[in-house]
Amino acid sequence: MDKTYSPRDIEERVYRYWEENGLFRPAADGPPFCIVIPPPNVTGTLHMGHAFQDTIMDALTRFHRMSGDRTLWQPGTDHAGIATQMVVERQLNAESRTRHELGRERFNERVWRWKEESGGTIARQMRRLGASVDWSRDRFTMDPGMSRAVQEAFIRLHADGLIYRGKRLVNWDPVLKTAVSDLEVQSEEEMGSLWHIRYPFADGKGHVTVATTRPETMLGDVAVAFHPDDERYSGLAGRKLALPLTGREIPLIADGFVDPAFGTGCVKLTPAHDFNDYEAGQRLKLPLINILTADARLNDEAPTPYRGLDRFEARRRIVSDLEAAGLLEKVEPHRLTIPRGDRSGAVVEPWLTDQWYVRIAPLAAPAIRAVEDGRIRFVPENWDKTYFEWMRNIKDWCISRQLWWGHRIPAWYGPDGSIHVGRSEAEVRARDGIAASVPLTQDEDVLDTWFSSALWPFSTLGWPDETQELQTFYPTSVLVTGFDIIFFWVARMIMMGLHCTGDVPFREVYVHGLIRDQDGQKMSKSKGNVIDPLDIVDGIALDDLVTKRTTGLMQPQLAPAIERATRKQYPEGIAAHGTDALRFTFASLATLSRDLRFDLGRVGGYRNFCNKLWNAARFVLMSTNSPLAHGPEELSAYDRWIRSRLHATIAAMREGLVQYRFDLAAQAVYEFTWYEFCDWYLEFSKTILQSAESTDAERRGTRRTLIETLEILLRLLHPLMPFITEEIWQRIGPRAGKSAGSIMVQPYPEAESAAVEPAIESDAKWTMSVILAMRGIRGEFDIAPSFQTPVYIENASDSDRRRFESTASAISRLAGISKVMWLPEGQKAPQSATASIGKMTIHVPMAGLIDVDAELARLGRRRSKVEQELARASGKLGNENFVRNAPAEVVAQERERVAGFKRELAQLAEQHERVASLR
RNA sequence: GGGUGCUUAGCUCAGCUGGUAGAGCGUCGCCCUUACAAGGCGAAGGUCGCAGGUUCGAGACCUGCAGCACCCACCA
Repeated sequence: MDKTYSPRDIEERVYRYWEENGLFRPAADGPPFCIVIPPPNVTGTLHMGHAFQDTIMDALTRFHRMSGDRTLWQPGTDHAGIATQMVVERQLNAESRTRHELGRERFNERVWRWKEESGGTIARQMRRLGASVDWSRDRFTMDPGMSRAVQEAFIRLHADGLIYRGKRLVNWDPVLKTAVSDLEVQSEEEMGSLWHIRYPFADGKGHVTVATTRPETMLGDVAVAFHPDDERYSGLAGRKLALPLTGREIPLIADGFVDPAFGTGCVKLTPAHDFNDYEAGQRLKLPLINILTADARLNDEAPTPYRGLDRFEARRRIVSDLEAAGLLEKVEPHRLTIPRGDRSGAVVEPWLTDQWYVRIAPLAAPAIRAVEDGRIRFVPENWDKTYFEWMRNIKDWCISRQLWWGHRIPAWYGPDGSIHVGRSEAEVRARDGIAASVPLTQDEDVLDTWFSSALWPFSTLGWPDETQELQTFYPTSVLVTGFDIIFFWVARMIMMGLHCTGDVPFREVYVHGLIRDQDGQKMSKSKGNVIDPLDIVDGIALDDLVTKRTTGLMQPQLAPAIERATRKQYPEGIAAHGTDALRFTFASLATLSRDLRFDLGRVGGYRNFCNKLWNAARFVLMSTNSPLAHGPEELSAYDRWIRSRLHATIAAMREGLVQYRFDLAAQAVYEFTWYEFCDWYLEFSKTILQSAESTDAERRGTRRTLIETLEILLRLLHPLMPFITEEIWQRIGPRAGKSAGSIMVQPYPEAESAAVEPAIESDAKWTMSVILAMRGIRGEFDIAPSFQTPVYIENASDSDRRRFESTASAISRLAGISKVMWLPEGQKAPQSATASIGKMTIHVPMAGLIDVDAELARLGRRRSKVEQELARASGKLGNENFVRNAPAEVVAQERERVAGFKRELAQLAEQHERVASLR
């Protein structure tokens, strides 16, 4: 093995080996385990969120595959309707063309071409992360099979009366010129104005004043309303107002929905441009006057001077015209929530159009039940509250989009306006008896991307056909996703899954947090804080990173600030850390928290961890290199100790994986590897392997333990760090008697409770505390590591002696002891620095070594610490209630502690006196 | 207006059904000791947001308050 761990030399080669050997396909015949990937945008690139999520899914997949389950991680990508269409339109704009010049067919060809060009990127990136997805089953939401599933689902839902077409107000994005669903509207508080406008009575006598945030929509007003109990307006109901700028007469009405406390207590009603007013208008049977075009300009319903004006320009003109006419009473600053399209950022208009809807209540009810009765479990549990909250107030889902890129809606219209839903024009003609002479036109619209995403867990497995895969892997085992798409995706999959297949799409939903930057900020291009996960893997020079962050900005003026911040934060660029270190970081980050701060420093720490493991493996290989004749083996206390610790770690690791506590799993295995295996066991093993006194049987026992422990550890770590474990295992596995092959398909370690030996562990703990005490003294007095010191031991019990003698060579070596002298009772040691382990006291003679003042200071520090502990513990015991009520073992333990503290205080006092006398 | 989280060492976070406050990074000493300087050894650092309550015992449970974050919602 190379002296230095170098991930770049390992990772791509190892992945190729796995893929070429078909190791990602479901193979074992245990119980099925399946995860479907949340499909990323086909033309997108991998970001930190993906990398995090993929790490978790891959860890679960590898864990289950090694456990012998029939394991499938189903990959695929999403056509991402609006997002992808926008990208290609932007490309066209750069060529000074529009999609309308190309026409629908050629535009879609162009999108497909773009998909072919850029579609492989994310798959390549996933390979670099080590994702063990079954690439042979790769799916794309617009594949023929997927499209068939979408069409079939639409037709069935329609047949079941759960899809309908309706004309009503929708959220209209006037930039993208399409309807969007409620979820795609982001409402943000912004500063605006409240205009107070006078509406004169038609008879010219007086006026009422209306307060509005949207003066331009007054052109579509059909009434003004006040609350029936509002005395300011009593008796005015039924009178006519002359709508300013139009002269149109509208009624003044009284209605309970008005809040008299807001504004003037008078509200204008514009049913065609406001959701509230629409509802009121329906109830009061008021007419609808639409004054806007698809791109939010004023249409011909508006008086001539305003026609064709953009809505915001129209607002300015109308306000100034009102002012000129003396009808503008005042303008107040006002905070209000502005709805914007999440893709375009444009202010969304409520606009009257024909759209397709999913009747959602009948789908929501069983979906709520599935979570209530535990057929689907959220992890962490409390996300179900969020789910219920939304599902119980859910509204019909607008699924049609006025786009070109997506699944065309399978509906045809006859000249009489009749609607025919079916698989093809031929089918609907035949079914509905439409003569060839009657022209049919297919609906121009496409479906919301999330409609196809909602079918993903079963469409990828072959639905509507009853395929082998569907039977085996559906319902899938677990969905791994972020909480940001619980409504968009998770809820809709549950509803569609239950309706289309009769069963839940997955049994568990693991909801992870969102990766943010080190300051807790969301990572985004415009903030300039994005890190490409592969730049952490491979490293990137500062200039390249700056270029990456500052090109293609929507707001180029941000570039200098981004450059400055980047240069400040990464003066050296980003070093290469390797995939395994990044993955381990993600695992350790996967707490139950909602916001996960990504700190590059941690990746460095885990790269060091990889290096540690690498070097430990080198040591094990070197130590077991030379041939040793076969023969009996004898396990030392250390061998049994590390084995005991290993099996406790296996249990903790498995527990972490099963509970989705990847952070705890990572921590357990990290601590075992570094602190127990490397820091202690490898050092212990040297005392056996390198001591002339060891027998061959002991050497064989230790060598076996070294190999076996490392081999099991590699398997244990493999789900989190697949590359380095494979690379090392290829060398260690055979030595442990494993036949060749990949670590990927070796069994996952199981904890054997018999291997855990508390007595051995407590012996080892004693040994280590002796060594630690010695090191403490040596560290305190700067005793050179090369200097071996004699020690005197006072008050040793039989068990102390037994323990000491059985580990003497290790203690001597690791604590730097040249000679041990057991003091008979009553005999005092020379002046020395001391440390106590239980009743026993270790003396390190001070002659020439130890500074008197420093030792006194050290004793003083220790004394105050012990005094504090003693005060607390004896306070407890002084409390009768504690003694009476606490469990006996807790009380006994407390008594023992008090005795220990008292003993130590006495030892410290004595020691203090003796050292002080040296002055 | 409803809802959900969060507040523990300088920073980022663990702390399971209440029983001696932990880790990583950072900081400070001493060491190139043949697995590893991407390392070893040692050390410093916390009235667990605040105030009550339950309990023999609270970082954990209950109530209130404060601060922060997020989600949902039609107040013109």
